Amino acid sequence: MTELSWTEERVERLKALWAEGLSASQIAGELGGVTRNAVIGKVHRLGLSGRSKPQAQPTARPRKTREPTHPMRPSAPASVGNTALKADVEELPAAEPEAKTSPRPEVIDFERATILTLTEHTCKWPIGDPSREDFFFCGRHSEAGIPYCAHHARIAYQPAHDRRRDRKAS
DNA sequence: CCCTGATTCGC
DNA sequence: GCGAATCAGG
Repeated sequence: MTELSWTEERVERLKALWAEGLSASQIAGELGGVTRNAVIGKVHRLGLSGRSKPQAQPTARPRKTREPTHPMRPSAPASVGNTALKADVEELPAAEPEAKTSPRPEVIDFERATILTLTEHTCKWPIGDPSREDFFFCGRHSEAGIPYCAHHARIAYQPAHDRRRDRKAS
């Protein structure tokens, strides 16, 4: 689809994803063609804002008056040349916002990043089988220039210690 | 710095 | 109605 607007389907998806507890930016990434601001704006217009908060602040700030009117940004194409990427996030097995609190200190929580949500600062450690629908990336924050989060960087860049086997004087 | 949602208001 | 810019907070 080339035309991007809030069609019935997209709105339904928005509702579902929002109800799932995904953040606005994640929803925007999954829907494509919209920013998180657009998602938030739509969420508010639909009246389903504040899923955990009952009410917002009644205090409206004065804000600054806007006048510059920039020539507008080119807006990202959002069209990645990926082939198969059609996960219906609505039925993903994990990612439960409030299911149960299992005391698992060993298990690290992932952010379940997709291709669309990966940035320079997201951990690109693959989780699961890339050919499966439930595949995702770790997605937690990573240092600039490092493709993995602190946890996975340690695994990926294990020190080449104990290489005394065949060390040669270079 | 990264991120989150909330709000305003020009379009 | 839409969403960028902005605000306020974590």
